[in-house]
Parts: sequence; structure tokens; C-alpha cells
Amino acid sequence: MRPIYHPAKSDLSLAGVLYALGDPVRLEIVKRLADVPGLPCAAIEVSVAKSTLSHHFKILREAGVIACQKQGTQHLNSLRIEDLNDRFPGLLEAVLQSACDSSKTTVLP
Amino acid sequence: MRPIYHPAKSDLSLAGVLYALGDPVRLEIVKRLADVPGLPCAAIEVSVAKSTLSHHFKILREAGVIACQKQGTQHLNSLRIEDLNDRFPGLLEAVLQSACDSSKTTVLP
DNA sequence: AACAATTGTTCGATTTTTTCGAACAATCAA
DNA sequence: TTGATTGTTCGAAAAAATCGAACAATTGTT
Repeated sequence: MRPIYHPAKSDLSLAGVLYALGDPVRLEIVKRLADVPGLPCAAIEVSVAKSTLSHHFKILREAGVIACQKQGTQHLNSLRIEDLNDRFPGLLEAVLQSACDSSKTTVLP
Repeated sequence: MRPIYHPAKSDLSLAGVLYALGDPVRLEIVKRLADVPGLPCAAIEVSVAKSTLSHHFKILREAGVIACQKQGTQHLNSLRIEDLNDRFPGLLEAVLQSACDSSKTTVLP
């Protein structure tokens, strides 16, 4: 497998990060990773096809929202909290607070 | 012309707002409106077709990011600052601060 | 009243993105 | 080896973005 691409912190763009966050499935992924860092893709329970979920992880990764590390057959994902806070102070906190405090965030159709 | 649709504050979704903000053109619109409330569409200088710009305004409006009021032939746009702050505390401030980078950071009421 | 100018929306076609299932690749365990 | 697990890639279909042209609403001018 090819090495997994991650953008440098300095290459993150606000529009790119907001775009990555602007999808219910991806927002759910981010919310879960905020609670439990290091989750594999399969630990996210959403009602989309496996290939679509893989696509969502790729969007998040290439936007710089998450980092991904191979371990065995799994890909362990975590939020790039420090990088995000450094480039966009307060953004992640605001997103996570809004995403979690309602707790009725529906991901399904 | 039909009356212009604006979602109620309670209908705003985080993913919808983030999606609306996750585009360079729309982010530029929001940035300009943060500086100068009440701008008509034509005051935004971006390199997209007029019809595309109209589409971007519609996305922002239907996500609840901006409100739009007809006055003559113009549509005066402004950010729904209070509604956004009420539903997603800290989000707009973080976005505007990162979007405007080191320049003036006049943000919230 | 016309008539044109200004501002923005809507329409139809093209391009781009998203989504899905199926096939593929990598790793581990028996 | 074989099988199970985890995730990616491929090709086609569905959805969304973009553009230019045409349209609509209002204002100003003749």
C-alpha cells in the first residue's frame, strides 16, 4: 500500500477544514474521535457503504482534520487537535461543543 | 418574485452551516459581511459567474448563515450573528478570526 | 407612458463530486 | 495454505456545482 498522505499543518486551509466538517457523516466521525482517539474506521457506525465511509475518511485526512496510522489491517484515526488549534484557534472546540451538546445529531436518512 | 425563504433559528444544523462555510467564495462573502453588514450581492468581488454567485448566496441563506432583505432591485445581505451565536457558540467568532487572519478582528456583540 | 439600466434569479447544458456494489490488496491467525 | 478482517480502488449511476443566456423586478430617464 502507498504511504498515506497527510498535509502539513501550514497547508491546512480554513475552507478545506470547514468543507470536511460540513457533512453529517464526517461530523459524526469527528465527534467519535474526540471521545475516543485512535478508532479504526470500522468502529464508526453510520449507514453508508464501506467505500463511501472510506471516502469520508479520505476527505477528513486530506483536509488535515484527522491523522491516520496503519497498524495491522487497521487504520487508527485521531483528530489533529494541536494542528487545528494552532491554525484555527477555537474552531474545533466550538464545533465539538455544538456537535455534542444537542446529542440528538442524526446521521441517518 | 417569491418571498425569500429563511430557515428558523431552531432549524439550523451544524453540518449545514459548516457546509455553507466550507467554500472559498462563500467564506469570502461571510468575511465581507462581517466587515460591512447590508452589502448587496454585487458588492462581492469574486471570480465566478453571476449565476454561480447567486447560487452561493442561496446556499448561505438556506443554511441560515445570512439573512437577505429586498430593497429596490438590490438584496441586502447580513450575517445572522445572534442566531448563529445562540445555536453554535463560538463558531462564527472562530471562523471569522481565522478567515481574517491577522487583520482586524471585530466580531461579536 | 414607454424605454433603457441595474440587480439578481432561473433555465438548460456541461463538468465535477458523491455514492454504491463489486473486486482487489494487505495483514493476521489457524 | 486457507480463511477472516480491514480498508482501498474501480466503474457506473445519482447528485451537485458552474456557466452563459434568458428572464423578472425595480428604478430612473426620456
